[in-house]
Amino acid sequence: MADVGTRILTVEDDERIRTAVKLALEDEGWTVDEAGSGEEAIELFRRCAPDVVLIDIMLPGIDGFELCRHLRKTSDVPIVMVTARVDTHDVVAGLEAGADDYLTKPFAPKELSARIRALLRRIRPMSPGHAKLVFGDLEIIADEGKVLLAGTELHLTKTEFRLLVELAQSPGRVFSRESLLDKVWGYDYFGDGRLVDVHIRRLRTKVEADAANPRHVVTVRGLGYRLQS
Amino acid sequence: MADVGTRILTVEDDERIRTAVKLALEDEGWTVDEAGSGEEAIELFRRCAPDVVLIDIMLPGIDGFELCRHLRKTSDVPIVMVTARVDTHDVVAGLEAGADDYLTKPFAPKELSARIRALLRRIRPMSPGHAKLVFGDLEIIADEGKVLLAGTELHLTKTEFRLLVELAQSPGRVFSRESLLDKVWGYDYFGDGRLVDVHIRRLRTKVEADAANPRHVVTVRGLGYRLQS
DNA sequence: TTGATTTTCCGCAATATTGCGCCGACCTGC
DNA sequence: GCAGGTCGGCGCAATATTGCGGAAAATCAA
Repeated sequence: MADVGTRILTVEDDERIRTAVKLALEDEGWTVDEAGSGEEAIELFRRCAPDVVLIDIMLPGIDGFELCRHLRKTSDVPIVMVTARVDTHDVVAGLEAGADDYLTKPFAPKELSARIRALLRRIRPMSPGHAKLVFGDLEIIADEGKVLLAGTELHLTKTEFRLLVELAQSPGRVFSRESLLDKVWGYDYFGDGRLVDVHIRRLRTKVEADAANPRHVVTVRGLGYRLQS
Repeated sequence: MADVGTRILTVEDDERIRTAVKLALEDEGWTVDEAGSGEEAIELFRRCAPDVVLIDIMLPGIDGFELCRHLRKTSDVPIVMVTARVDTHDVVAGLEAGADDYLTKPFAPKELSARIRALLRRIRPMSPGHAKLVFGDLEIIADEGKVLLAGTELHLTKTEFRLLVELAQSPGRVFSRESLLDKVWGYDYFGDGRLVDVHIRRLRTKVEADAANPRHVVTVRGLGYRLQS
């Protein structure tokens, strides 16, 4: 189970439904906390820091909309609203209050967990496509065009960056000069394979702590280059 | 007016529904592109880089599930599935295929747009509801279209504002001139990438305390521009 | 329509990056 | 050890990219 440790807080005053929901969610391997009122929910939210909150609209005391708005003031936690009311107006109001999803009872437990999974999938890697490639003390953040060596940012040129990213796409694999020319310079580029050497060298002076003894950008004599940790 | 420029691609073969959806979404101020089949959708997706994709499951050729999986291979774009089938199994299958939300027909247009807004709010920092974004001494108030530098309001032109907001959608990420032209000027705009430079420069004179040493709008030579604190 | 604002385009200058030749060092098989 | 091929370091000239000022064109409001 990938999301072991995922905590879900359910806020629902009908104990029968609450138990049914709890069982369904625990089937997914998630940990479930239960609150019977909005006040209790606020207290529990602070204490157990759940990854998802499930809110029923009909609650004693402060209602679901109010609770949702209250949580949104201090948190970006994914919120799913659950209710028996099917009026479109309520759905819109719930989403406007800050909920991420809205289900109407009766709902299938499978649908509930599928929707929660979809939310978690969207949240978990934080920013989408934040592919952070790590090779020992070398970090590559492709989206931001950044490369870090032991935490400090390096200044790479466009070609050096593309070369590094290309090598990093398949770590450990040996790339021939020709394939690197194709990938980095374009398949229609007409030039010498030795050009790759030059840029590998420049890349090494920046990426390697000791350029004379490369630990990341390694040459495989007769074949090409490869990137490793 | 924070999400000016938001593009939504709707994939639906029934022209009547497609038109109704288009009108409802345009009411929200969004730009709508239409595709009648999966193949057309893939082509249009590549060309116009929408912010949200709306997929009907019943399609001629490749079906909605397949289309969803295909898009997910290369993109994190928010996907909403729409269908007449109400079977829980289909909902789960759609969400498993990578969709973020799933609506069953008939649905209220208001609910559709509320759900899309919820999705946008989740993935884009600069959506209505997120009151403001702060980058050091630079504040962007999305809802009101205001930008403050060290507390004083700036007067940005429409293009400058859109450019700044686009950069702010993914703080830290490098945007190429081409992608900025697509997003700010429209994917069908025919013009030079140098145009972006000019507006970046004008933006800097306003947004930066010292335009010669930009701290927020940073150029990444060879790649594009990025926004940071 | 006029006038002001905004957007687009063009060319120049400063700077960073790239491509390439040359040479010496190194590796490998004999 | 030696010969042939491969690789790395250095520096220069060509090229590409970016910033900038200003002029033309388009847009908008009165």
